[in-house]
Amino acid sequence: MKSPSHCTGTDDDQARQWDTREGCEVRQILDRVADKWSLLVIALLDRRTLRFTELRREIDGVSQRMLTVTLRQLERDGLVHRTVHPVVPPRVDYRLTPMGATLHHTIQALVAWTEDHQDKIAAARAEYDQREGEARSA
Amino acid sequence: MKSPSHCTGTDDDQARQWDTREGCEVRQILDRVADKWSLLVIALLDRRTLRFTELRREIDGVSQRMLTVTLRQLERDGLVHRTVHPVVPPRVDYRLTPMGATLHHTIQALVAWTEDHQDKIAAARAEYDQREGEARSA
DNA sequence: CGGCATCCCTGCTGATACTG
DNA sequence: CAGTATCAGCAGGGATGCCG
Repeated sequence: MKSPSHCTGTDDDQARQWDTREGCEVRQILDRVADKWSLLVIALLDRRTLRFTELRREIDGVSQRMLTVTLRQLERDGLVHRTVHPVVPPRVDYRLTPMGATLHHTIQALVAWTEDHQDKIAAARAEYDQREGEARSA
Repeated sequence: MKSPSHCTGTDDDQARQWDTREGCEVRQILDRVADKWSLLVIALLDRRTLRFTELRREIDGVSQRMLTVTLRQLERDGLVHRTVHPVVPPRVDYRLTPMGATLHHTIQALVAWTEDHQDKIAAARAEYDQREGEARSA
């Protein structure tokens, strides 16, 4: 691996400039966004502030452990803001930071692309699977 | 889970419209893109057609197994085209399909976002880690 | 309510060896 | 060269139980 912490390569290969697996910010952010739950959390929080339990209920399928872990990661990256209200019973609110909001906005482009192409992808898969099926039986 | 195969929710929650974990195209494509090697392969192939070994050498760190798996997935999704030349020794060329090229283009926005914000994220992390460190020692 | 600690299990990944 | 097949190791994630 070339650049441990930053991606600005002294490397002549431009593609390697922004991704050579580890130590690259792109990789880390991408992993965060593509995380099973992060994207959904971001999408939910973009709409409005939510409490822990509300998120848990909305997402439906997430374990409390993973929701906590996900929120901590997002908080650490400065994408989500966590507010603890010193009341009893405890109340913790989560909201997107401005940076988190811009990330969500950026992600929408990818979501839009997926929606535009999901039919073509499904078709490509079907075709591929059929080709492979024939190849095996032949 | 609500919509097994498609994401057009009858659900009133709009966020759930495009992601409720499984069965959603967005999730699958996102997983593909965020895959450890897929993004790099796409980036490399966007520049020019490459052979298997060339990709292997360029990526540096990928096992031949994972490169194969990655390429098969991308091929199945119709993002990469595979050309087998019936010669000896074998020669297999990989190139981006038009759809793959548009995906790469879309991804660039996310990469750009990451580059724009990586300093802020690093700062957020440092601040968070320090806060936590103090909290534990206090 | 919100969260952390523990245990455990699945599956992804890498290493290795073999084939057309 | 370009794979496929097999095996083993480890991390991710769920389930459970306990605290503030």
